Amino acid sequence: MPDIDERSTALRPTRQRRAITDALFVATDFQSAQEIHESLRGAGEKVGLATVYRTLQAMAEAGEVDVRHNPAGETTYRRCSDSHHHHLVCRGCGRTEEVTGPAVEAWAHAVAEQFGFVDVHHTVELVGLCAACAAAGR
Amino acid sequence: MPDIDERSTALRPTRQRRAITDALFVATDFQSAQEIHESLRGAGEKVGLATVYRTLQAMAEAGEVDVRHNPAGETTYRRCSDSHHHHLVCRGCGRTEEVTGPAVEAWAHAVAEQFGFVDVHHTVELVGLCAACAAAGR
DNA sequence: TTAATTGCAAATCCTTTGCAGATTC
DNA sequence: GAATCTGCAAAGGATTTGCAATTAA
Repeated sequence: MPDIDERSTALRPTRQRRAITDALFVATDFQSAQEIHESLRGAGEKVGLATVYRTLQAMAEAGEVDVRHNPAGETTYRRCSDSHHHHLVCRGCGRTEEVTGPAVEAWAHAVAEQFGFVDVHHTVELVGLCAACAAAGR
Repeated sequence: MPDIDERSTALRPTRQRRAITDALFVATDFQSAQEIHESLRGAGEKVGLATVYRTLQAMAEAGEVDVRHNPAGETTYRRCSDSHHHHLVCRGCGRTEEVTGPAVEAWAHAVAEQFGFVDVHHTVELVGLCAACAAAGR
């Protein structure tokens, strides 16, 4: 009863998927399916919105992209790995600072190892009040 | 030109708001507006779903509750502060481990200070493959 | 009495699905 | 030719909004 090779979803390299992959590669930050779709349209690539959703989902499942949810509740994607940063967002004015967290990266690794997890990615979000807003009594 | 006291949104202590606050207090983890609504119904409290949404939003804006998005994309809420934990989620089977991160807490504080932010809350999420799934070739 | 709050239902918005036709293997 | 993949439009779900009635201050 061959069951071993079950998981090899083998995504076919279609024009649309190539386009989406490229869009993800060019982008620096997380993007929603809708944003990617618009971006492709703008670039002249004709790809259906549903296809974008389906492809991103498949890629996420295959571990090819990282997923997160933006404050607006949209699901957003970003190509995996490479040194990334986190965000420090002001709850008052929405101002965003990019921060890196060597300490966090290390911690994430340690925790993953401790629990026997592999291929661990992480998302960190800091939300607070910036000095200006705090001064304004926000 | 009095403008100073502008931000005091002064939420009125209505029956509904009290009920929602209580529900949040009892809960240990993040809950969606819908879950809270159901929970209230079950407890005999009659509160409109829209009110739950509006109240939670207001509380979030006032910094009285923390907000996050669950994997399903729903917005979830939890009362602020008190020692909390983070999650290590398996991308293969969905298994979830609770982890604490003194290191992360410290880092968050440091970063906040460095950027002049105050009252900073944070969310951390680790996603990877658990040992079992990794062994299964997921 | 005045301004805030609520409920309900309608309206939005993001995302998923059904299905016939196009595409890759 | 068989299994995938696409696009379109319809369907789903969560969240928001309009508005008249209700309630707190």
